[in-house]
Amino acid sequence: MKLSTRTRYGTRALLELALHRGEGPVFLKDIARQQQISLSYLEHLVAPLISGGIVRSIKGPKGGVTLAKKPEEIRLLEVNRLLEGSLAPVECVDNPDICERSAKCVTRDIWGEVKAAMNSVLEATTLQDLVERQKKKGLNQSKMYYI
Amino acid sequence: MKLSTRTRYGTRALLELALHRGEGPVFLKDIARQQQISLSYLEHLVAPLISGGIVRSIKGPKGGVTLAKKPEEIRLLEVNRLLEGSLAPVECVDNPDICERSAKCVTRDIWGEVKAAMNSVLEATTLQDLVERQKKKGLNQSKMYYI
DNA sequence: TACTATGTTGACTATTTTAGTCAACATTAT
DNA sequence: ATAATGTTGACTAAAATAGTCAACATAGTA
Repeated sequence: MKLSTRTRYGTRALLELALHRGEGPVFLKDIARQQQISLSYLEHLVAPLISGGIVRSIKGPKGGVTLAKKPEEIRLLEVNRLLEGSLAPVECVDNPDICERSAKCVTRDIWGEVKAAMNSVLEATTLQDLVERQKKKGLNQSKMYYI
Repeated sequence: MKLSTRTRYGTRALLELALHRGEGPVFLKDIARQQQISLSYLEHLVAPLISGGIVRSIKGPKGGVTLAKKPEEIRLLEVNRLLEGSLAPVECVDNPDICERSAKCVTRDIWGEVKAAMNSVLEATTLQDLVERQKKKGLNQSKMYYI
């Protein structure tokens, strides 16, 4: 039950964009460096976010990427969906027809509940929430220095 | 975020044992046939359940396997843990030390919440719950015939 | 006792998925 | 024109998962 690096890297990249919101486009190169992943790989992660309407890109020198929506409108569930597909722990949760047992299978019901539980967390969390948590952490951490 | 076949097959096998509880040991061969998986593979799934204290096995002719505990004492979380390890969507949720960002990483916090949400569902569900759901489904389905 | 039907274990292979690279291309500021 | 960016698709590498096979251990029964 591991998350792919796509979702992990992608979510962090978006958070980075959210933190730099209003400062104009950010170079993918810079994000790649900051997160210590290759530019090529990052480009592949960003592509679905662009086609999914979450990121806007500008080509050419002085180009880069920015968020295409307000951070409070970008839910982690959507990010995960674009980068990794459904959270269904087993295929039959989304497509009952692929297994003849689906109708009477009680384990399938449980996997459905697991999916719903995950969905609920990621549906409830937006990039803006991450930004605020980050700010709060920063404050707490700097407070530490004075104790 | 897919569940491994180990957890899926293993959970179904345990449900089968729970349904046959009190009827003496069941042959792995029979479970394998019923679930349409190879005996060899099933043996490998059952091994950790035995060493984990969930299943009891009897060798020799007239051998087989049974539940080592009451179905209401067997939580799906434990089954999953034995067959697949932790539900942590990323390693750093369980082992903060593997990443230097852990302390200040807000995405990590979210992955922790996702893990907690999944845990909560599987912690709350026992084999007995599955048995009862199965019975209820059976009733509802047979009711259908009379409508 | 010998035989046979079961479970046990470990090494191995195959398959699938994930991760990542590379190269050719498109666009735009200067 | 050129150079710095993003875009796309084909390809390779690595890791995880799924599954097989063979040798062994144990216990019931003829």
